[in-house]
Amino acid sequence: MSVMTHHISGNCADCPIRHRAVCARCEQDELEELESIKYYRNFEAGQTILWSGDKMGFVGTVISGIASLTQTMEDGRTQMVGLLLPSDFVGRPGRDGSAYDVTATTDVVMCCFRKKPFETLMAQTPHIAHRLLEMTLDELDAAREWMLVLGRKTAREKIASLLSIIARRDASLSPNGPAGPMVFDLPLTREAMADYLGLTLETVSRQMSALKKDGVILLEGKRHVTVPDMGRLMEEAGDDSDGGLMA
Amino acid sequence: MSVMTHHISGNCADCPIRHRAVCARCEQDELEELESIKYYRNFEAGQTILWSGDKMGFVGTVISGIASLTQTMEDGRTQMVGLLLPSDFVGRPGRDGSAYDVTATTDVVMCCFRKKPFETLMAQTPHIAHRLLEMTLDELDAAREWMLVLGRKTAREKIASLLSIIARRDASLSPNGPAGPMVFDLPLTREAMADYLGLTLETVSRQMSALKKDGVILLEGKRHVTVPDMGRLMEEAGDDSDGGLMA
DNA sequence: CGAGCACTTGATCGCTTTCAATAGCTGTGG
DNA sequence: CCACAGCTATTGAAAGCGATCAAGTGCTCG
Repeated sequence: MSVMTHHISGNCADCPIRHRAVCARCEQDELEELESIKYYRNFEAGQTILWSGDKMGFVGTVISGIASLTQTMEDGRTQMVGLLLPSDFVGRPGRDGSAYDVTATTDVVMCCFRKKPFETLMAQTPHIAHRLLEMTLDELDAAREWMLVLGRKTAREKIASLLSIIARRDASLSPNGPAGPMVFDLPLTREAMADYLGLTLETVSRQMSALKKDGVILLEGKRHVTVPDMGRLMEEAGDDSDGGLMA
Repeated sequence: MSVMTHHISGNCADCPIRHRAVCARCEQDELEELESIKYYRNFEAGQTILWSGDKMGFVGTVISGIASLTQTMEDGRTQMVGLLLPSDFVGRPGRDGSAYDVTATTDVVMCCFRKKPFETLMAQTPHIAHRLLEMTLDELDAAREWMLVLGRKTAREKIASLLSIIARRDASLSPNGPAGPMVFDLPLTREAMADYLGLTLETVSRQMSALKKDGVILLEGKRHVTVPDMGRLMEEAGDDSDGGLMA
C-alpha cells in the first residue's frame, strides 16, 4: 500500500510539468546542471512539509498532489494563504525561513534542490531567475484576487469562487474547451475549504447544499462535483464572466 | 498652489529612496543607463494612475506620496489589494495590462520608465531583475499576511492591524527605536481604510472610536494618531508581538 | 451663511458563527 | 456479521457581529 517513488523517472525530459515549472525556460545544459543537484521527496497527505519559522534547507517544485500554505494565530484561527498545485514552486531563494506552514493536502511528490546550490545556480542562470519572477508575479496576482474574495464576497460567492477556480484549473489540464459540463473531484475537505475562504466549515457545508439545491452544482458523494453550466457558476461567484460573448 | 516638480533633482544619487527601490543594487554605470531613460510624473490626490485592463506604457517607482491598488466588482464593491509607499514599484515587466486600478491616494511623484526600454535593460542587468524578484517576494508576503487579516480577524483586530502596519512603516523611516509612543498621520480616509480592511466606513469609524475610548490610541483631529503603547496595539491586532522579550 | 465633505453615532436587520445533535462512511474487533 | 469508534459532513436553533439605513456633527471653502 505504500506510495512508491510514484514511477517518476529521474529524467527532466520526461517531467510532466516541466514546461510550467521554474525550469521551464532552461536550455539543455542548464537542465543538466539542475538535474545533477535535484532529488525527489514524497509526503503523505496531512504531513507537514515545512513549519513556519523553520529555516528551509531546500526549495522545490510540486510534481504531483496538492499542498497548502497556511498561517495560524495563537488562538488557533487559521487562514490558508496559498494552494500549491503541480508545477508550483516552494521556497524563497534569499530568505532563511518560511513565513507559513506548508502542508501536504494530498500525497505529494516534490522535486527538491538544496537551497544553497540552487541559489548559486540561479545567480548564474537568468532563465531560472526570470521564470521565478514570472511565477512570483502570477502568485501575487492570485493572492490579490483572493483578497477580493476574502474581503468583499458573501459566503455563497466565496464557495462559487473556489469551485470555479478548481474547475478552471482542471480544465487547463485536460484540454477540453470550456464548453459543456465540467466534472472534478474536490481535493479539499470542508474544513480546508473553510480555511481557504475565511469561513466556518458549517457555513461551507450549508452553501454547498444551497448551490446543489439551486442546481448550480451536482454532488455525487461529498467530493465529486459536476458543474452543468460554468457561466452560471461564475455569475454566482460575482465574477460575471461575460468574457467571451457580447450581445 | 500647484504642486511643482516637488524639487526633485534629476539625480539618482540624491534620490531619497534609492537604496530601497528597484535600482537599489545598481552599480554606477547601470544607474547612468537608468537615468538616461527615466522621467518624473506627478499625480494629484484622487487621480487615477492606471486603469485596470489598460495596457501600461510605463513602469516606475513611487518617490513620494501614497498610491493604492484596488479591485472593483461590477456592483461596485471594492477591495484595496495593495498600498504603494515610497520606493514601491508599479507595473509588471512582461505583462501587458494592469490587473488593478492604481490610484493616487495623496499627491504622488513617480520615477517612470517606458516599459519596453526598461524590459530591455532589465534583461541585461541582473541587479535589477534580482532586486525586482526580491521586492515581489516581499509584496507576496505582505499580500498573504493581509489575507489572514481579511479572512480571520475581527473588525477591531483589523483596525489595529492597519494602524500597527502604518506605525511600523513610519518607525522604519524615522530611525527611532520602537520604544516610546509612536505618532503619525493617517494617510487614508475612513472609506479607504474600509476598502483596505473589507469593512464599511461606519464600522471603521466605530472601531476607531472604541480603540480611542479604551486608550489604545489617542486621536487629535481625525487623522493624527498617537500610540502610547505599541505592544498593546499589537495585542489588539492579534499579532501578539512578543518578538523581543522572553521571561 | 450655506453647501459640501469627512466623519460620528444610533437603531435595526440579516448573514455568518456558534453550539449542538445527527447522519454516513470506513476500519477494527468481538 | 454486527457493534462501535473515529472521522467527515449535514442540519437546526440561537446568538453575535458587522452591515445597512438614517440622522447629526464639525470642518473648510465659496
